[in-house]
Amino acid sequence: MSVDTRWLDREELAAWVRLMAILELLPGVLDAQLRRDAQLTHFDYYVLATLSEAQERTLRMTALGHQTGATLARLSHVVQRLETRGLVERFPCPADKRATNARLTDVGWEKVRASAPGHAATVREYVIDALTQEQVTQLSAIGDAILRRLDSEGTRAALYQRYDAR
Amino acid sequence: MSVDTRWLDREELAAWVRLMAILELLPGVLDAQLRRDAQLTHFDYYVLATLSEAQERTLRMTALGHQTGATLARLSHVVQRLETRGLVERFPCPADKRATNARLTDVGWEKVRASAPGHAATVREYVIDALTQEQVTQLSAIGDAILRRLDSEGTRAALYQRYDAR
DNA sequence: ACAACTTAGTTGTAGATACAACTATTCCGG
DNA sequence: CCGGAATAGTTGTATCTACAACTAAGTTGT
Repeated sequence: MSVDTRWLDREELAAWVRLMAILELLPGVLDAQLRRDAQLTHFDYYVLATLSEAQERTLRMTALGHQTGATLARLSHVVQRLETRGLVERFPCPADKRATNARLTDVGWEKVRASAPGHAATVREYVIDALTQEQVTQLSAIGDAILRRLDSEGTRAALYQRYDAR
Repeated sequence: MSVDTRWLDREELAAWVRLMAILELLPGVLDAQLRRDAQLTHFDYYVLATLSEAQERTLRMTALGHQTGATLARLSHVVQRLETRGLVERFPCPADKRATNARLTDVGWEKVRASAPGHAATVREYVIDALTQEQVTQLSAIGDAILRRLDSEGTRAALYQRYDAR
């Protein structure tokens, strides 16, 4: 609680206001498209997509939580809803009786397959295609830098490297 | 609904995954700090801060909605809560009887004053200070490009220019 | 001058997330 | 090998947001 605050200068404020506006608007756009075309929230989709790329289309709840950036409580509610809809199934992990595995069902896999193109198109339309190739590279580096602060425990670091630009 | 989807290449995916992670994590961090230190959500704070910079600390609901990127319905609920807490007051616009003005009270102004330094410090800690000066400039340009797509009606364009980096 | 339309805002409700409290295992030091 | 701590996950509740329906006031064309 220092007396002299380092306020943002003009350049910094410009960047921050824009990032904040994106934070406010982009999730709504992604949600709206997926809700309309696939009856999924963006987070639902992300959970399903993450499972679809895992070994056996199965992950432990904790691992799924780390990869998607969600708390276990949130994930538990979401997976429960997805299970009710038959997109995912849960079963106790044999190796650790505390743990629960979540597996993508065939119906769930079909849902991901069907909704992926529309989602990719939306991401292109509103983000990637708005940028030059150089800006895409810059954004990647900027994202890395910010995430090192946000995700200081490095719980998700493995994920970024997996999608490393090289 | 074309048959051949243009998937994201390696570089694009790297940038997108990072942006998505920020979208997922940053709002929670901002909310948590303001909730803890000022009993405000980030959006509450943004509403109060926007009013604090307006003429007479007063704005019409519609104008406030545009500047903050919120729908009128959301804003109405939020302002109602802020009014209950005595931070904002509403009164009918004399010029247009359909309209409502929202004005920051003295208590609300004091709340903004008191919470601004902590918020600025958080923004610095997790975003601005993580970046080089060059990256701040790049982020500003990238944000501009994305917002031109997201905010195609340009309802908020005025705001960005106000915070233009020159 | 009046019917149809648009604009401004509120309110009710359902769905999603955060937070805290809780149960059930597993791990670990002495 | 046992008691305390840590880990894994679930569940209840309060809060916040989105969506749709609604009221009220202004605008416009004829």
